[in-house]
Amino acid sequence: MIYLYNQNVFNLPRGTRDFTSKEMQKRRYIEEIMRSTFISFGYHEIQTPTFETLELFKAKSGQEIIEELYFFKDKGDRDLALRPELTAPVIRFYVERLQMEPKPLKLFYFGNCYRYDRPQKGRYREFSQAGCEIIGTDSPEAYAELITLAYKILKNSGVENLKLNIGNLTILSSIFNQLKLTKEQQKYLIPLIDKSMFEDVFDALKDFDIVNKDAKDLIELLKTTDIKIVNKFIKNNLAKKELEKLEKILTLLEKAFGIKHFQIQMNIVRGLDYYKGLVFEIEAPILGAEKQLCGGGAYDLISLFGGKDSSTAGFAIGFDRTIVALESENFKFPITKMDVYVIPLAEDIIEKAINIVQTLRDQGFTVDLDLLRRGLGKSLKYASSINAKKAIIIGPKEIEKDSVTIRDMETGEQKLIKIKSIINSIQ
RNA sequence: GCCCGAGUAGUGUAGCCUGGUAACAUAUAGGACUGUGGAUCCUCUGUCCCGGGUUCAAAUCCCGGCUCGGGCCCCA
Repeated sequence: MIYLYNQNVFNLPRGTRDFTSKEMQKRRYIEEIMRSTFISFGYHEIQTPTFETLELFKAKSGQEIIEELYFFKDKGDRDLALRPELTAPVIRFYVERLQMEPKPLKLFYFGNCYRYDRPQKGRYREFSQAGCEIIGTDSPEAYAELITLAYKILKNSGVENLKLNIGNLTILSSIFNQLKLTKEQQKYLIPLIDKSMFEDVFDALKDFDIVNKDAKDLIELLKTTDIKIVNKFIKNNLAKKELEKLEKILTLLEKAFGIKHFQIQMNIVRGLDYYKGLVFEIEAPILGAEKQLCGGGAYDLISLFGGKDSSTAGFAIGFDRTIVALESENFKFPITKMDVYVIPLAEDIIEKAINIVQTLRDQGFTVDLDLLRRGLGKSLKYASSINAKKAIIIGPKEIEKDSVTIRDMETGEQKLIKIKSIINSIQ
């Protein structure tokens, strides 16, 4: 295979994107809404590097993860990897430097992540995540607040149609143990449960010599959205405690945080061992195969990275997918406007015009000026194309009177204004 | 990694089946217009994803690759 002469080498790499200024406006707009929502919940923004040691991600996710990582050796022969997600880096950061901070520690972040995947709509090799971790508490109110935050971020961003599913892995695994299923048997069942292939689950349970009634009960529990039904099957104390806690979380969500639209979903599973207890997901049904916008829950990574054990929970939101969901729902993103466009009509007026531009910019206005020495007609056309609210026309006639013409671009109304009082008349 | 569909000026498309001058709209720049925008007209700029094959001749047919879209796998 020889591609030496393939001229595609100058193209955008697979799964990456360039963003136009219009797209960036949308992204920044949504990012700001998300950021201020995090802040309003008492979270603080942090940032970690784009790459980490390869070992960090292997420790978190196992050897298989290599397949989906971008990794490389640096010139000092260190094994490094572009981060595929942000939870591991944040917990590493916590273990290294933040363990003595007052608890609870509420951290949030935005960052680009990298995964070697087959790209699809809403799924890219370079993508953006927003997320947070709360460290040092596992109270029901902390978890209810966490779920509320995830939901509110997406709601505030403008996504109309959301499905919030809440489950609990401890309950599920204790039922597995109740049925005396081996680790291998559980491993076989988990993907089937995840995909809601209940008939296959049932068949598998029969193969594992589970009595018919127990198998039926488990299927019912996996299918149900009613917490009372879950309660019926639970026998051991650990699971009972978790269920009580889950009920408390749900009560708080509904009664205190005012989140009414959620569903119990005991078939939410995560492939990885460090998740335990609470899990939740938020999806946008309008999206196709890649509809999950947010995934979160409680997990234990701190001790894995050598820190002193402390309760942790968090979630990550797919930023790009959120944008795709908004676009699919025809969300009206606000158009950013320019306050003023300045048009000097003669060469010897340019200097004066720039003085005015700079004065206005120093006052905090967004101001642009004609840099092409175009005629008035073309300049006004350009001004409207950049959504300028006002145009300031400066020609010999105006200069004679120490004035400028201010034109309102929406109404077409024009006024002759003294240069000194420009600022007052464009507020 | 697998299956299916698609790639033509900056953007949106026609042309492909049936091989024969690359076209239309829009956008950009300039002009009609030496002081008034979303209008009209004119001019310039700019394109067949890449490579190979068949052929007198390939955007068109064939093969390979790349990229995007739909689905699967995966999804920390």
